[in-house]
Amino acid sequence: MDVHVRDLRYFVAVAEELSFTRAASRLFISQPTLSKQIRQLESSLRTALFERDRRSVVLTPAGRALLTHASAIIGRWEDARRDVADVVARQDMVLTVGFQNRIGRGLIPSVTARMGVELPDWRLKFRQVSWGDPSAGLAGGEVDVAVTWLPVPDTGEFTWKVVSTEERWVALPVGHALAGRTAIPFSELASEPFIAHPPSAGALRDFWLAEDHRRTPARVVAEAENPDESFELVAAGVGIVLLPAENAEVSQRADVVHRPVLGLSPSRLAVVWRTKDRREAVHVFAESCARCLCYLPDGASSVPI
Amino acid sequence: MDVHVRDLRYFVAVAEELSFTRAASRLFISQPTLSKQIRQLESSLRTALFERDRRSVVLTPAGRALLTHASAIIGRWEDARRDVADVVARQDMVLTVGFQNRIGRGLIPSVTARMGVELPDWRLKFRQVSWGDPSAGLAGGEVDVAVTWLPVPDTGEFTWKVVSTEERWVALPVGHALAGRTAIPFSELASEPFIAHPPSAGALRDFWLAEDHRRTPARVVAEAENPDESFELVAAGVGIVLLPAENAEVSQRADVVHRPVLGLSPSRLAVVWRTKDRREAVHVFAESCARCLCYLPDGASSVPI
DNA sequence: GAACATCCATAGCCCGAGGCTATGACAGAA
DNA sequence: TTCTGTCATAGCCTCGGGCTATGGATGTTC
Repeated sequence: MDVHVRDLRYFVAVAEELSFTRAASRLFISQPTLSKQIRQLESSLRTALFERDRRSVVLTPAGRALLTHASAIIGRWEDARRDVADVVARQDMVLTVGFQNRIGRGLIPSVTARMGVELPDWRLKFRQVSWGDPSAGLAGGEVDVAVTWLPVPDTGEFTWKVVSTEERWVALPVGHALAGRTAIPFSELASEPFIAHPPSAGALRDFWLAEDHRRTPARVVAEAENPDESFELVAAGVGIVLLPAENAEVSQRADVVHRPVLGLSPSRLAVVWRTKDRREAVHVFAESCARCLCYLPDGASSVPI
Repeated sequence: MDVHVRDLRYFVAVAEELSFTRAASRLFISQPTLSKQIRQLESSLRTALFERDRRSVVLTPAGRALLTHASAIIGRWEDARRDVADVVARQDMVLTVGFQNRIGRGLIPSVTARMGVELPDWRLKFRQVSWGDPSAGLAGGEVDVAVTWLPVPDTGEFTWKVVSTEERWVALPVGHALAGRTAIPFSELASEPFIAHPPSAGALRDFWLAEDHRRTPARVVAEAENPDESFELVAAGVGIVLLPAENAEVSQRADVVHRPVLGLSPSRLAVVWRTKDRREAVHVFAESCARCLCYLPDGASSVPI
């Protein structure tokens, strides 16, 4: 009878890719699952939506009729989510800040102080988001503003200001052959097994695998959703992982050592918000982040939260 | 993340009724189930949608923000279903006819003959629909046209032509005290246990319980989704059931007897379609049904399919 | 032409979501 | 007080939506 919006999203993905396999990997589900769901949608509508003749997948007339409605419904649902989140944030005067690693860098005390002066009725709420979401929770409306590492999806939907630029370091298990060195050229690390962000992280995953600095893709042995998971895997000797310099300093563990990596472009921490979100609080927050970094010299800013 | 359209429908129902209990009974689900689903929707949106303070239920601002989107999404999904069904029917040249009882009355041969002349490329498909759907499958787009007993929901969404007017009879188990009579005044039946349509049938259920001819509501001992279920229950002595005169004639069973009932308004069989559906095939079909009855005298029309 | 790769479908398994009944807590009416 | 009506909670069961493994059909390559 009624449909799950997820299934409409599946349908649109297949209609766009005209391939079950590609659509499935874009949606981060298995191909049989996608086939099953589309079949189920077809049987609930009592008609075929795609013509599959072994080598090609094309929309039927019925599929074409559904496509515009499906996209509209998905879009309307996303509008609904954001409207609801906005109403809540506005009346509660709460700005939800998404972050992936710890934030640190002296941002929090500085920004809260400034927000307290400019918008005394507003409060900040912090929510840790998974590495798997490249928009750090902005796309789904779970957060109003995010402090995250670039790149974020460059679709015009998001706007950002760089807050900090830091060299990339590496986390190694204590017993590792290179753990004794004071700094390590990336060329010596390239063939090591790596811990990666989930595939859904997209360009951000590639950045922390330093794919731009390789000839052949990195050897990924495990995936982690957050820093603690990845440190645990490093300590267990499963693989190694790159991380920003500041995080190396604040995340000290007895079983993991951090070393600078030579020859990599630096990483950039940014404050990000939805381009369409014109609320004053968002801009005050972003401005505060940017300003805070002007006042403090690089060395003095490493205050873990 | 994504939502099921069903849950939006639940939400709209509660928003309209401002009561979980009433909304649940309107939706034909239990109240705890409805409460659970609304709570889940609230938690996925991370905000309350209703303010429940023991005696009253009111929308929160977030709930108000969601309501318009939710209605739009539900409406759009229903449009999608109908558009898809239309595309399929148009290109397949198939008109799907919904029916609840057997149709009979000589309609089928007469109408197929006429359709064959006027629209030779079209074919008819018949689908039995549950008594639980007062629109006989028209609302959900499962059928294009329905042959069903009045009343149908009178919202302007549907248009109909009466095809046959028949007295109401009663089905009794062979051993019943009144089975020996040739005709039975309704007053003698009123206090008997009745088999009813499902509650979702609404006004149609009331009609076949003859609620208009009673002082106190009928004593309902069981519910049935179709004629066979109800005859089975009658034969088992569970209760009795009213039915149209023609059906009494064509549904002969050794363990059930049919008798005319005196003092009830007659029942009316109609051909029904969606008011907005302007397809020629629909009108040819409806016209054929109406005409067929003009040619045949009442007695001669009882040809079971 | 044979071997291989690619793509969609099927089968079988597992877990969680969504349904139910039974029951509890609380407010207003009798 | 007691009864009634309303929403919440708990416990249970079924089915839907996810996965892996595998099969069959069709191009592609050597």
